[in-house]
Amino acid sequence: MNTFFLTTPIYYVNANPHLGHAYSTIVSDALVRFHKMLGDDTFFLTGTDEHGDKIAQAAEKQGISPQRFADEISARFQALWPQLGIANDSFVRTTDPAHKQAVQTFLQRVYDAGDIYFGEFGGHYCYGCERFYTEKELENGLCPQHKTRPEFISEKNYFFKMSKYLPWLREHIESNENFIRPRRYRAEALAMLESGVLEDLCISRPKTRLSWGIELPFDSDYVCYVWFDALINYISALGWPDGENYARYWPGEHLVAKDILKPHAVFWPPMLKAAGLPVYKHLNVHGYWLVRDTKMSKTLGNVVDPLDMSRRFGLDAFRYFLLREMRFGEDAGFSEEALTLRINADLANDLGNLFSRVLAMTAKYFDCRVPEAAALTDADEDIAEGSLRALRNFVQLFGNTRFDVALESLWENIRAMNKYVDSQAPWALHKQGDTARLGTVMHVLLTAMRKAALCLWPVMPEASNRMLEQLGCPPGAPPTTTLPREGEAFDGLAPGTVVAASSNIFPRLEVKKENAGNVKKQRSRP
RNA sequence: CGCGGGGUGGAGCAGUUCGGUAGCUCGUCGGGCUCAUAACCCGAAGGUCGUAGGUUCAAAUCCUUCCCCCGCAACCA
Repeated sequence: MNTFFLTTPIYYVNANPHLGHAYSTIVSDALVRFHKMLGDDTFFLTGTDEHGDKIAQAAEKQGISPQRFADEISARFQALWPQLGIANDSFVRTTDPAHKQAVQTFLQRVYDAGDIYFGEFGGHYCYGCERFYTEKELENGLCPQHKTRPEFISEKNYFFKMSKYLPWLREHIESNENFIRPRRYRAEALAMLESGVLEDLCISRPKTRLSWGIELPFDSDYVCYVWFDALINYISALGWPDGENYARYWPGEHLVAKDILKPHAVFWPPMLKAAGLPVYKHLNVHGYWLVRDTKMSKTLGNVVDPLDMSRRFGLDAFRYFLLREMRFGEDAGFSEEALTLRINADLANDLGNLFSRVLAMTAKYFDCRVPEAAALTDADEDIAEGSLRALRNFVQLFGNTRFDVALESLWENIRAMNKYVDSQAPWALHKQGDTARLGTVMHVLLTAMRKAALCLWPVMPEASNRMLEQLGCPPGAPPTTTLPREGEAFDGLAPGTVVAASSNIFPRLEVKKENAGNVKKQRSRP
């Protein structure tokens, strides 16, 4: 049995969850559910990142301890996920004792191997930005942000010999086409490596400057740099070094947004290598949802609340939209108009209406029982073959993170079924009393509908189960069948199975009257 | 010359890796059907594929120039 271990980023608890967090997590959830339907042994991890300057400061502002602050925000993430249909197997927090222990074990191991050294680091430190600048970054010796003169601070710190592993990493990325995907981020990572500006990684912060972190096991005056701490969650949550889950599931794959490409593509593999662990299988990188062509930001007040969308438009429809509308890796625009359009066109008109009309006819002509099929005509074969082709394409594409195309492939068959209903005109066959032919048409339709509903389980678990239920079938998960099995033959619905008399799974949404009015007004003008 | 991505009918996108009839969804216009969620089906209009050159029998696709937009380079999915 194949194993499939997938992680989301662990979210930084300096703000409440928004659409972006929801997207990463929903896509991950869908991918894990998809692998369940391949028959894989899966493990799905998400969590929160809770150390660092920003947290300590935010906590201080509110007059509470960093731990309490982190507890509160982390709890909000944990509360959100079930409401978005997320079925994670574990939730890791970087303040978990087990995680801290794992980080220290990891650090000690790398230290013992001789890949961590103590060195002096001098740089231009801007207090406004809370960071060091290199000579090149300064403008006339001033901080480009604050236009103030930074102070030259010299500080002793611990460094990870990352540069030692960069040639290996470059080789690894070059020879593994899908190690980082989609391709554009692979190119970006290679560009970072080729630019030659990457040096050893400073992995400590003196406690005099920052205390909210994990203490270095070999020097209690320092805490661990947040990224070195955070990345280790991916294995600490599996119980590394001795945990059963670690042995069972690692190496797995990660899914992140483009802003944290560098730590995952450049820092993490050398860290694993230095600790003597296998590197992850894939890094899957996605883009941003833009609102009116700009990035969501608190200051602009255009942050989209995923829970609000889910409540107003329906969880399944929302999940479908996120996977269908965005080409994985690229940026995409988010708007309620686009969401409404997708729901009405794809879910209500195409899929929902198909279920509605076919089930109504099965009820009317066959008393809600799946009829027998006689010999298939060319038109029937087209639907049957199209159904299997769509399913196989779906499996191929979805597993390769091409979610939009995978769904489009499914919809090709769904649209073909609507055309088929029209071309076969079951109502006419009924009038003619051609029961054998009528039964065949309905049988073909119901069988293809079941295949489509099964494919949709990873994306829309609830709706998929309802569709399957209406077709008199067991729900998609825990898998009663697998997608590879379903791709083998056009079957799965036994004649005589009782199906629902009607269906209204995706109701059409009212389009705002204002828009309709405007369109008319414009049209009436010469 | 910091790096990367993008500029395709009214809107949103695919197609560019390995050149060969410009495709999809939405919208618009006309028609059909009546099983269905005023849904579905058929047809039509609408694009010199950012710009200017080049290679080629043939370029959205390859090469070069320029213009515009976005992201990264700093712990915001």
